[in-house]
Amino acid sequence: MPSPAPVQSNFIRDIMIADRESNKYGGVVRTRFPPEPNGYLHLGHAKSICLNFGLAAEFGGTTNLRFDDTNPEKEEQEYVDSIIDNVRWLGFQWDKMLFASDYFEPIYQWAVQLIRAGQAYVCDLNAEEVRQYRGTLVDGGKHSPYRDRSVEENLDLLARMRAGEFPDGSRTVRAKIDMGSPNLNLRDPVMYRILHATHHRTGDDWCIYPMYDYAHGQSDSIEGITHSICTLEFEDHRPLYDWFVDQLGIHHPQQIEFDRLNLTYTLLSKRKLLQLVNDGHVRGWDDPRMPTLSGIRRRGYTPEAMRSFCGAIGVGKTNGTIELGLLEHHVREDLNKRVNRVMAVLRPLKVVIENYPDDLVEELPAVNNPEDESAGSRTVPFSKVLYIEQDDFREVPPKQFYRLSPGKEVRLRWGFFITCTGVVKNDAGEVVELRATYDPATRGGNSPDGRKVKATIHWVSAAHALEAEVRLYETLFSKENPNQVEEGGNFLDNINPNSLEVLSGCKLEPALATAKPGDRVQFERLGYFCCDLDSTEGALVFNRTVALKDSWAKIEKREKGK
RNA sequence: UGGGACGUCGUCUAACGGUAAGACUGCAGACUCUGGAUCUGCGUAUCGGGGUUCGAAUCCCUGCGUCCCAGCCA
Repeated sequence: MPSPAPVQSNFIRDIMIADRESNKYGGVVRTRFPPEPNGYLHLGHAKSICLNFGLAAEFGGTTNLRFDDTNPEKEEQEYVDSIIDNVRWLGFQWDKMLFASDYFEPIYQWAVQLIRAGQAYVCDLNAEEVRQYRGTLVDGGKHSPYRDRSVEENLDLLARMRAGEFPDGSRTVRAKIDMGSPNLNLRDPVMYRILHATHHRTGDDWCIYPMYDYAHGQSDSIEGITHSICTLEFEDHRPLYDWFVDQLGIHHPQQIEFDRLNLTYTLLSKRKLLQLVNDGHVRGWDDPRMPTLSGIRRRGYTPEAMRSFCGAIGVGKTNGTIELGLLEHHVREDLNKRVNRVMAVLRPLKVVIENYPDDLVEELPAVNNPEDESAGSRTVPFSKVLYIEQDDFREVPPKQFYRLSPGKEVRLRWGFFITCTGVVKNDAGEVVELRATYDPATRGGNSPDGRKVKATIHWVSAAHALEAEVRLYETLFSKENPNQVEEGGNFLDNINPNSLEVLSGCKLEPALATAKPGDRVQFERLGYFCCDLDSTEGALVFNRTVALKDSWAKIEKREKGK
């Protein structure tokens, strides 16, 4: 099983090392990844997955995949399926796949035990009353009038709650802790609520469901988890986590909290991602603009890149925000060494080589991946009429532009040197075609007289070109922090209207004829692309995974800014 | 204004009382049949104020700032 590389020290790892040395859990490390199946996994979960699985693997331990499915109103089988698929894709293998709902019976029996011990009671207050009795951040709460019911009455009511005698919201089971605690979680927290809802796994077996706080620690305990890793917002819940397992006298895992991932230009909130999907701002959970694992996968990100990113960002307790550029760096780094190069023209400009024979076609050898000799080579057809990128020609070249312009010579990648001899314009004065001559002696890309050209540009033979649709993506949000909004606004106001640009009529070299959905490739000088699910044999569709670093674009931007 | 946590280059992370380090970004250069990749160089940080100590990012006090908590969500 892969571990996020490079292995970097972090405070949780330090705790595990100390625990191993003190023999705290008999030297064992057992973790769990506990998603709620109420949405798709995203980049933030990837961090948690790499942490939990990576650390356990490093210490020779195991990790369970446990679904935290205690709220039937929000959870669905579709989400369970996607989560299983995503964890596998990331490259991790769990020891056991489990569900909190597997433990509903023991969890119920523990409630009986707590009631018998006088540590829990059935409360008849409704939701609004519970809130009022709870008090505020500054003032303590007051006791529920039902707090001192007899054990017998509590037991009877609990059994009748389970039996379905009471309507939703009419009663709860609460732990009897401390209504005066400055930690609101300890002010007699609700353990069970009545919910006449069909659960995705237990169906209608239950109409009372345990709350997270009452279910999570005990589930960990049952599985013999040693290090229960969760995010910072649960810090205030740890005393409650500890309280339940201590009162019950069962195996006591330790809860450790770390900082959740934040990424610039990105939202990592299941609730908001769900809204983007439901309101149709994206094409679905797996839209390549989404930060979901399904989305980035479709976009062309690799599990290897994700793991190395998660290893690089580190783990701590500070609430920071990672720059998107770091993620992209890891994606490029991985794709650079493993993916084949190919030529594609996204915005075609026709070039006629006037001195090239009308019917001649030459097959020119091209290296597939200069970073990987074993990737071999292929040939690309060259003929009289070609397409080049519109961006690679300027009638009036700006400073430092050394691609094609009238009278200038450039190299066609793996092809010949050509010199632009003329420009054809339409009635609107736009350049629609170029005329050029080629130097037959430069076949393959080198001139025998040793003369140099400043630029090499990509091209596709018109007669042999494959047509394709190419989808270019920008960030889904135009603000670094999508949550930063004007008074009264919301994150939807920050949606980037240019996040998707669909280009049709793109020209690809024939080697791409056999491309299948999921295939990754570099379009030379443009970026890394991934064949999309929507692709069919005759109609190829590619997603831009990430652009190549573009120093010309940087220069151009700087010049314009002057 | 109660409680919990956190403050180290622009960003993220390390240094565990002993020369503040790395990655990303930025800038400059080398090289190049991708203005890609690669390589080299440069730059910027311990939240403020006190203290303890031969010596403090690290320990203590104090101030300031940021985040989380009043779901029958997780």
